[in-house]
Amino acid sequence: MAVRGKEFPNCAFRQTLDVLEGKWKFAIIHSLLLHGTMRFKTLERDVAGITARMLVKELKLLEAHGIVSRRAYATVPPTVEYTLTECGLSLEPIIEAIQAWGEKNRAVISQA
Amino acid sequence: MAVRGKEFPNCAFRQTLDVLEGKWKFAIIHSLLLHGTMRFKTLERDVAGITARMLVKELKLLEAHGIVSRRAYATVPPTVEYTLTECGLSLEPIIEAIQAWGEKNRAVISQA
DNA sequence: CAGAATCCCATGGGATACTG
DNA sequence: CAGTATCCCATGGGATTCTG
Repeated sequence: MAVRGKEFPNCAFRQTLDVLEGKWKFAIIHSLLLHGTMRFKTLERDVAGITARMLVKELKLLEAHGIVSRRAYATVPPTVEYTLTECGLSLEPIIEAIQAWGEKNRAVISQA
Repeated sequence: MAVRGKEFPNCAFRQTLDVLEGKWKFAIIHSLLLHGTMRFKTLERDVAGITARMLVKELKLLEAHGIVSRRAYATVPPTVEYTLTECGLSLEPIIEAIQAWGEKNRAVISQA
């Protein structure tokens, strides 16, 4: 939906949703906010339910948007670490708000 | 992904994401927060790009989750109004946070 | 371990036409 | 106006296998 940016040039809200779009990005960012720098496998384990394939894809998108940064080490076996950029860290208020709402409304949403 | 609630019973964060999941829910709630009670057609016009079909579907889900309430009047042509419930209104901090982030990072995300 | 490569299915979601 | 009903396609996303 990169097109949308052209259709509605100044809608910062919708553009943000495009960056965070999809099933996993909030969860990935949430995990990185909690744990700081993380290896690929650690992330995969922490983001419950995600597959390696999707994690790769989502991380690439987040990296392209400047939300996370990737650093690879030439070890055997390979080590790759992911970290939130400054821009990514600035998403914390959003994640916090979601977390807070979830805790207050646990009863409400659990029945759904 | 209603199943996830069973797999990870106490993950309020992920449950919240399930409620807000999909391409349109944030935008719909955003619009309702700005304008208060809205008619179907008004919502359709305000949520840029959405089709009536999707708007119906998303509103039903939001209603099922207790986020919005629907009131129909027996007029000709019919009038149907949608309003955020108290629970829905309590999502405002999340929407605000997204909006705020979007405005601060307009430059960053516009290039993507 | 960190992916890339395939395969494949479900469904999200658009377009269009119709109705009370 | 506020939907419902079809049709149909794109792609999101899971499972599995392979490699440096």
